[in-house]
Amino acid sequence: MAVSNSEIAAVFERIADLLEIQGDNPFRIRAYRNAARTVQGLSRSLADMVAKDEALEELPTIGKDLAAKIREIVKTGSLRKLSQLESSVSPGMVNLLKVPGLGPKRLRKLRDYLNVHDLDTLEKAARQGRLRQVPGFGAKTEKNILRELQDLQLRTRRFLWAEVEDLAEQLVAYLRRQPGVKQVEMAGSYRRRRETVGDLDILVSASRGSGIMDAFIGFAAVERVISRGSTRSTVVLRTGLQVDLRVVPQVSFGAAWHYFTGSKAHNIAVRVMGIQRGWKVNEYGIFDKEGQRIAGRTEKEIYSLMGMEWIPPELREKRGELEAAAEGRLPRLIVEEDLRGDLHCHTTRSDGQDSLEAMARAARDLGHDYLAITEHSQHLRVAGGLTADELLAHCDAIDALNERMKGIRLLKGLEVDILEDGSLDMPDQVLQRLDICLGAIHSGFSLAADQQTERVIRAMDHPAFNVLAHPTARLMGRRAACALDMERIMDAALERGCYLELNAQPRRLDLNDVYCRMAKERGLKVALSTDAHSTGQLSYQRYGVAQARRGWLEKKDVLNTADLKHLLRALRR
DNA sequence: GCCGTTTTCGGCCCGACTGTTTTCAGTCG
Repeated sequence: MAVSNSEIAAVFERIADLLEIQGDNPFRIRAYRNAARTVQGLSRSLADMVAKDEALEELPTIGKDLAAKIREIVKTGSLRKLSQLESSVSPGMVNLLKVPGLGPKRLRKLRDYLNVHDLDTLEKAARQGRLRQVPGFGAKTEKNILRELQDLQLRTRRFLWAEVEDLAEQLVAYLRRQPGVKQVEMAGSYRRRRETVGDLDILVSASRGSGIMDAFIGFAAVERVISRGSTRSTVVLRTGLQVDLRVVPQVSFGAAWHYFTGSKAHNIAVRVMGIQRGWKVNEYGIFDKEGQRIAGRTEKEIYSLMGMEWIPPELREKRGELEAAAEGRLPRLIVEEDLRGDLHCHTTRSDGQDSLEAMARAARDLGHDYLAITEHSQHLRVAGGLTADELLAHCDAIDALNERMKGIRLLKGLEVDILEDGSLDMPDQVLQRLDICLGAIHSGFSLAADQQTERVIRAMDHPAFNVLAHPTARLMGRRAACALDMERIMDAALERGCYLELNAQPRRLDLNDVYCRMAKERGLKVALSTDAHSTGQLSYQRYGVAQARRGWLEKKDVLNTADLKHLLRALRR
């Protein structure tokens, strides 16, 4: 299959790493990193654009040279420039860049003085006390590096957003209770609602001498302190999660909140806009030529001075949000209240933990108008998949419950396995009885991309098929996404009147943000579903909504914002 | 390597903290 955008982005990142080790021009290195980010966030396939001979140079951060490199990668599957670089740098050096505190300059020094060229030689040199002999290094640096080497596995791990949610809320509540504290807010990728976070960024304004830093460092879950200053401190919690705290004056709070929310690329772009207007932008505000602060108290001030609407944090990835804000065409992002029901859940009849009735009541309590009951099919034996007869009996049970229960409509559904040949794991006449049919891949994850794509499209050919559940089948941190030609699948879904799911399970969040936007741009609606396996998980909609917002989705882009009547109509192909 | 409402050359975001220096380089976010 054609080279994916992610692969092209990885090539550029790799080149940037290697150039960095070589001590190349930092701006060239940044150009490669910027390009990698652009490529990663694109909602069209570059291979496709190359095939159609479109002008890649018109993409931001892609100039003549990088456009040629993209074409080379697409056409030959490799890049000569990368091969050349790989052969001139020891392969272990790139790993060394991941050690916190080690940048390209120190790295080169260690290589030149001690012949350090990978993690092993670094550790050996540090243990033997040889690092401290290198100019610019001392005993403390040596000790820190040894410690970082030990923690490397832990520190390079990213956490699921939902994994840190409780802790983040506790920490914010704890800080808000401290005397003299005026405002405490989460920033960083946590606030932007990225599906995973590498650390937490917290912003505080407090009166002078409030002792907020001591309080922060004294938080019960803190394991060690990395740095401690008067305005900024960094700690590591027992879970390995790093937390940064910044203290700023209230007049700067908006500027600081904006700055520490990021993303980095978004911030740099805003600063450049400031420079073009003759201002200086930093975390303390926007300053004119005389050094007078002309904005800073709120984020809205910052954006409005730049001639823009306030941009929701989920959009701040430098993927066109600044242009949209300047032109007043930011999307009106979906909110949880827009959802009218849930289209994917399980009960004890397959692998759920709660009964049909309990799930129905819980959904009604959440204000849902409808809930689709979608057990597994028999091919998925480990999850208690249903045979045809069992499904028919379950449909009867759902009908019966619908008779007696008011305030919510249960939809008869199924999460049917898409078998390796693209057929569905349930007889046609049984599928006909359903209100909604989700198809999902639960086996054969590693098929080649064109085979996998054909398999899915063949499944969608079935007239009963409505929604492709968790399309790539990824489990973050556990299983990679299936190789799929998502553009073809989306086009096929549109032609057939099918939909793709955004599965709200925190480890899935599948579709991801880029694919959500790709769907929106094609006019393909997304089904936002929890795949709840218990009553408590019905509230996972909030995770799905966050992902949808990152994908620029509005109410109209999501299938289950429709009322029951329109939903049922949309499910008739 | 990219980019242009000062510019097709000469810029490229900006500040905090640490550790090693003895006024600052390196790293990080």
